[in-house]
Amino acid sequence: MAPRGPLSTGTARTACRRARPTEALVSGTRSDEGSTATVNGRQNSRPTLEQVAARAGVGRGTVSRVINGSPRVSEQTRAAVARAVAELGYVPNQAARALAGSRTDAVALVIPEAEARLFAEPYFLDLIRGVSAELAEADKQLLLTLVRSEQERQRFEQYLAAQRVDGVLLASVHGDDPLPDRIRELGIPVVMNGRRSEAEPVPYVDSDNIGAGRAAVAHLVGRGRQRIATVTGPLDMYVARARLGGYRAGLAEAGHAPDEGLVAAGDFTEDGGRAAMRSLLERRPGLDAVFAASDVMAAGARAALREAGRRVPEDVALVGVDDSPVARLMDPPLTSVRQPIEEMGRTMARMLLGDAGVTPEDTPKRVLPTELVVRGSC
Amino acid sequence: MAPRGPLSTGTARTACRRARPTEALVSGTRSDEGSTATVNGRQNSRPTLEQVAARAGVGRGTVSRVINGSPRVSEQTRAAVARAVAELGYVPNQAARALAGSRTDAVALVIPEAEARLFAEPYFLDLIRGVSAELAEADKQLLLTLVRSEQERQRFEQYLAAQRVDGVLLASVHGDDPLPDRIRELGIPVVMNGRRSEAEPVPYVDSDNIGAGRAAVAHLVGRGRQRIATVTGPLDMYVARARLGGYRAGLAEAGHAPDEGLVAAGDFTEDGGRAAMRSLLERRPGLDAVFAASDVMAAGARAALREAGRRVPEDVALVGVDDSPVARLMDPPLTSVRQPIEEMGRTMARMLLGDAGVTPEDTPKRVLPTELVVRGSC
DNA sequence: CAACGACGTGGGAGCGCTCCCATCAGGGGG
DNA sequence: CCCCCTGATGGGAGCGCTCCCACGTCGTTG
Repeated sequence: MAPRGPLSTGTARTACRRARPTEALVSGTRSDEGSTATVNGRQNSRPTLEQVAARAGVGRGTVSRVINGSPRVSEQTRAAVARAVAELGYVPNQAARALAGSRTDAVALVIPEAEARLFAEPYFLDLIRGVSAELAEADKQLLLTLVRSEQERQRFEQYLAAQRVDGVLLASVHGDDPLPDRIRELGIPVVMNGRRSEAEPVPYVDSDNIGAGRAAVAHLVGRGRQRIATVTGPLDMYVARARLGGYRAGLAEAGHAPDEGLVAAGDFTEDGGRAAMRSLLERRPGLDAVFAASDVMAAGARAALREAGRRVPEDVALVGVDDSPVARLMDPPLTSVRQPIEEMGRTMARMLLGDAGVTPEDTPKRVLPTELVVRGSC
Repeated sequence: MAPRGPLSTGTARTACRRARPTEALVSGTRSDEGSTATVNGRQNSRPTLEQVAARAGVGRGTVSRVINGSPRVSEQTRAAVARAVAELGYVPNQAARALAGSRTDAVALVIPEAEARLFAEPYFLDLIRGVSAELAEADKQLLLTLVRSEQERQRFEQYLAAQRVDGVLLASVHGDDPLPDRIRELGIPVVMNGRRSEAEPVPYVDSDNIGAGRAAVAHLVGRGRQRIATVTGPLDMYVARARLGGYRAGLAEAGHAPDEGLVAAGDFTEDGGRAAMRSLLERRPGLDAVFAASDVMAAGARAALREAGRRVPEDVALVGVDDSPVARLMDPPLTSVRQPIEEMGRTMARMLLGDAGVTPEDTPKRVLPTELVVRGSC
């Protein structure tokens, strides 16, 4: 199958193309004689490298070198070119650069649509913010790709093949997702947000989810809680397993005996949190604290607690993860483990851009610390 | 001044470029002899139009026509080309297309960073979702640009000049923003989300903010509320003025006398909402309902009401705007006016792509309806 | 039955860059 | 005093595509 879009764009094209300025004036005449540049009223019809070269009295190669910051240009020449560039308002044509240099100065950020709904909403916005900031500094473009179906996912692979991006950032990858490996096979640098398993072969940036669980439990233990339950995320995601692992580690370190009855699986949704909480209350009515693996689930849990007549924090203490706006707005405000989301985004971008040698042998990983934000819920 | 990026990228470049597959094998040999294509192990080194043409036994032009869905190709030839495309796994090189066709198949979505923080957080994600969905259908790429400073804004204008995008979507534009006009001057199609004033000269998609205010007030009046106050957004934004206008219209229609003491200015933040609410309570202690121009401000107002000992909804009824997750999580859940955010995004994209003739003369506008979502807060 | 559109088709001419080789000055060593 | 090396520079050769003109081939007309 050929890609769908291109095949169907055809006919209407001509009508849509931005008309060249010259066409309007010289209509009928082919506009490719000598000096299209200096001719009549400036504006529009962007100057080319060649024109800059002519104006500066140098060759194309030299202008290119200046534009690209090559050191092998005399200071004097550089200045002359810079002036010409300024005078003409020259901006290099990106398409031409990409074609000639096989490099696009663009990076794709891929977000599975389904996740975007589940996750504490601001998560991706924060991530985007971090990525965007770092890319902007490096003068790279951010191509955002929301993937909402298998079909779109395949189309995305087409884009990769079409060499539209220099690298890919992958958010929220599930344990069985082959995409990261596929991208690497295409020879395109990748960095993921989070990982698929403990031993992730693809470069990634993650937050210390184990530490998050541990910190939450330690805090609850410190407040004298004895029967600490947890609402987990979907256990096919490493992030959920890690937080659960942290919870268990925290309990062990505090000398609490493990009790699987205190563990209920959620799915990162409010409803999931509510359901899990109900089941926990049924199984272990005596629980006095809950670590929810996300703020949204904590909100659901909170609702379930309220409907069961339990007070927060008097009867049951509650801790979430994400430190999202929801946490602040809850009543009482929710204690939560903050992840440095924006910083993760920045780090991902930096890894992608900077660590040039991102090859299969050395897999850069980075795990950023989390931080407990204490509020009224415990 | 020459653009910063290009001028400073120089030296490091070579190291970062993706190595061509051949280099690894034939290292030392120039890799540009005749048939790079059919040579050794397939994979990588994407096939070109020319190779597809050869394989299908037709000319380049014909393949191009097939790829672009031109009707002037015989069914038989089309099939032959399609087969060759499939066999070779051909994907057109985007850079080449852009260069030759001066058309990029990419659209920029510009979001002022400052706003991204203020607005009910999910707003932009929803917007992005809509835009993304529609663009994906048209096989266009979404270039997300968060603009966080004057400098970045200028850099963005450079990108426009570099012809990186076929069109621009602008979110959350303030009343005095010259950017939309600037972009039009560059001859690039633009569609804004929201408008800068009642008579907006640039194409836009907005939601019915006046209707939103009116609906909220009508609902409160219907519930028997007599002294209905409002917390507005920043009045330099049309959206805030429109909602205020709707509030006034609603009161007038219900035969209530206007009372400026019942109007307090917020700024779309929680703190702003809280402060405004406090001032309202001070000025008009007898108020029995509040229309907050955003859910986040409603949350702030709710806090202020609680600290003043007023119950919601018994003493004071509360209505917000956005129908964000916050609304659902509040206690009691907040009645709110929903805007079709995702639909706005879709509409914007459609306008940009479809309405080819977006010229100064005909300014397409679209105002989408809002909808009151009744919950416990009134 | 010749002339003439219409339809398919091939392929030249760029699009505006980057690469890289050839070239040209100078300057120091043999 | 000549040669070779280094640093700067010019410009040819593409990158892979779209446009568009020119060229058959038929099926129709007068």
